[in-house]
Amino acid sequence: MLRAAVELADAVGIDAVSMRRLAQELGVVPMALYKHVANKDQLLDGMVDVVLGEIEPADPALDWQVGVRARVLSARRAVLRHPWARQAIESRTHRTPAVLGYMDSLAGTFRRGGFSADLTHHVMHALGNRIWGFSPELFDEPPVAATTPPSAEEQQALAARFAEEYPHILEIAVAAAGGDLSGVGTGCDEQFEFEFALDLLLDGFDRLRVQGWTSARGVASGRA
Amino acid sequence: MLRAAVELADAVGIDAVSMRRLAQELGVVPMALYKHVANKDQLLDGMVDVVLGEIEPADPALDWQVGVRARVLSARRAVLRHPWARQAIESRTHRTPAVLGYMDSLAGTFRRGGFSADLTHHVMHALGNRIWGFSPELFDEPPVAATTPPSAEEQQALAARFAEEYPHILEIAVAAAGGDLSGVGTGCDEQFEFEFALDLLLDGFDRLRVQGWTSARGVASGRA
DNA sequence: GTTGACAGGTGTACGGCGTACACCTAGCGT
DNA sequence: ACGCTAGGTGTACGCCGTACACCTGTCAAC
Repeated sequence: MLRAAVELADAVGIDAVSMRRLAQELGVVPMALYKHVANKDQLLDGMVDVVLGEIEPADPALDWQVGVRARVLSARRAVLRHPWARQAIESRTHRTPAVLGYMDSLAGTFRRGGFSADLTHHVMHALGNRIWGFSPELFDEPPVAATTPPSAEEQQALAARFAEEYPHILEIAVAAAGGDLSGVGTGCDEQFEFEFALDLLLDGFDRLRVQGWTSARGVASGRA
Repeated sequence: MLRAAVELADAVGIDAVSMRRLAQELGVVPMALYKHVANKDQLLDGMVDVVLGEIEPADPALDWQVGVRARVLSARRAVLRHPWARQAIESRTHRTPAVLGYMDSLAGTFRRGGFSADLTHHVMHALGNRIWGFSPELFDEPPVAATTPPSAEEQQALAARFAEEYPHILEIAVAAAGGDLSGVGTGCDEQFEFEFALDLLLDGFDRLRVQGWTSARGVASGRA
């Protein structure tokens, strides 16, 4: 069913993907879809996960910089294969397992490359903007120790599972909270992250300017 | 009316802004709105322009880096003031005068700072992602010499008007086409732009890594 | 002072949307 | 033989954007 939805979106665009239209495509009555997804939002989440699943896995043998580059470009390729994906990803606020998994593995690449958890945190933010646009809250803390209602034991189990599944994200979150575990879940300082990435770019711009950088335009078809 | 729409969106979110709801808010029948905008898309365009209008004007006395930084942060503030604005901006593909004006003035700041038209082009792309997310086509060439139908004279007049209004954008477009004016309108090499910005970031990351960068977290409340 | 254009508000209607709710049916473990 | 359950059905409600025909007040030109 998700496959059908993705194909339909590829064919007619995301706006034309309605529960009714998708049902028709599947030769089924609209309400039948609700036996598989709770609502349309969940359908979109699923579709996004399909696209994210197309991102090639990390190659741990690669140097961190090459590895990250390859990973991000692979993500870009996946998104470009489905023109509707960018908009869909940006409209989602949920952190599905696919999103968390991708983030965690990317964070792992940085860590193995010698980045501190702290620095990893910030560069992930800076990169986040590049990978899926302007989604500050994307990195906000998942409910590892935030919500109160569920029983303390369930809570523990959930946290443990999270720690096992996404060790790097947890590590980063802890680092971001300054080692103060109780503060985990308060979210990031978005303004800091924004300026961090902005200044990184501006400094890069300046370096290119002083060295008289110019694109290879004109000779051959450009770009190496 | 645009003011009312913006206020409504601020109050109840962009999804709840419907022609009907907005009309009700204005004490008017839904169809009355269509005397002022052609359709809902145009309403959203107008709302985005209102937000863009809140961006503070450039201060030409500032150093380019300080100036760009101030401008981008001002844009961010405007967008943050209207939580719906990010999504709305990203969903628009039109280049309204407000967007073009902002881009042109930003490009001018780079040019005055000693950037070549070529480099300005690329850094604008790199920054574009930061300002309003992942909108590759935002910088695609406006129809300065692209569409065929309108009479050659009208065409000329339009191009002249564009050149006067947005000189820097034009300059950049020409530079991007490699001085070959006939090629203007073919759009940018998005893959190149993407990798350009990505590598700029990765290089910046590496520099921070080797110098053992760490956020000021822990002392005081962080961030200067 | 009449007239006619025009800006802008009105009312009705259509087709599409997401989805709540009640119902049906086939297959299967007991 | 029986009840559970996964999954498909049909109807209905209240939203949405907007096409189309109509009305009303204002004001310039005659």
